[in-house]
Amino acid sequence: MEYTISQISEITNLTSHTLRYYDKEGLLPFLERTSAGNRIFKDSDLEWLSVICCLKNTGMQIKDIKTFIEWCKKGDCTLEQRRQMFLSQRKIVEQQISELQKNLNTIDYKIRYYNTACEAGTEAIHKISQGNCNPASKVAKCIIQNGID
Amino acid sequence: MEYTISQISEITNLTSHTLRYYDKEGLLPFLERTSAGNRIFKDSDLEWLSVICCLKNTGMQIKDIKTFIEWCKKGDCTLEQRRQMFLSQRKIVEQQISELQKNLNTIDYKIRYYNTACEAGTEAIHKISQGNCNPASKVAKCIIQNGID
DNA sequence: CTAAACCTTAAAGTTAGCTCTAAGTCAATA
DNA sequence: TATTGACTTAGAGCTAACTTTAAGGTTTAG
Repeated sequence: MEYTISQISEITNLTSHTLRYYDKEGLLPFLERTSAGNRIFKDSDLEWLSVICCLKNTGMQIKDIKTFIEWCKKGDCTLEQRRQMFLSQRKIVEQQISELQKNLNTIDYKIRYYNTACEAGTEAIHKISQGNCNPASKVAKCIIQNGID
Repeated sequence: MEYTISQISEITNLTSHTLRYYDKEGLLPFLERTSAGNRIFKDSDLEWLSVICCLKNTGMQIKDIKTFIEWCKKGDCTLEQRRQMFLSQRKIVEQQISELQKNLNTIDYKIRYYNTACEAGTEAIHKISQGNCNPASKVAKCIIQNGID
């Protein structure tokens, strides 16, 4: 099965401009061309794109994705490097998920805060209930230092 | 408890430059100053920063964080808007986590692929075992369309 | 046969979020 | 008193990842 750049654009939700940009940056070196010079995408190129998008969407820079693609072109002598790259990217993604979970906790705290405040019609409800004791500042420092953000 | 900009920089891992930039962009309107014009950060400002970083690290743009800060300054008449903002941000973060989980699956597939290939010393092991049947291309299209990336 | 709808390239422009620079102020110490 | 070091500002510069522009080639429908 073969596809034009605009068909691939629809499938991937990347614009044709972006696909040409990725090609120019060396991310799609396996593309063939028609006699008129138009890019021909095949199913194998969709597979490449799914990996490229996975790496891009987990924060890898385009120049580093290019390095990976070049390892692929080099063949079996780079297998271990590529394996290590995915192991390292796995750790990065796990870290990203854990940070997002912490941010979710912060947001949930804020939702509870605003639920109470909206019900009472005023934020003062929180100041009243806590009185002089305000542990939130200590919590904030702890949160920042332990890297919620 | 009061802090200088460099102390806050150490606590938050944001540079002094970045903190001044956030102030300039209207994210820290509650900061006080010394008679010499130096910024004074208090525990309450650390709390503001922990919320600002939470929003920033879940993808909110600085101009939208500024809007939130302005709602806070306006007082109780914006409580419901702020509540809705956190409810909407919660959905965004849940979506981000679910996309990262899908990317993790893609990476895990690749790790298994390279484990096998490294063991065999060649990628050809996968072509041999699959023969003419190559369902990966159909999988790739499905993955891209359902938004792993 | 011509006009629309594709595709191509090179290169300039845009955006967000910093990051750095230059020039200067102020407080504390040798 | 002089110098060190932390702070200030305005504004220029940087980077990644697009995004748009300009100029042009090819294919297909009427």
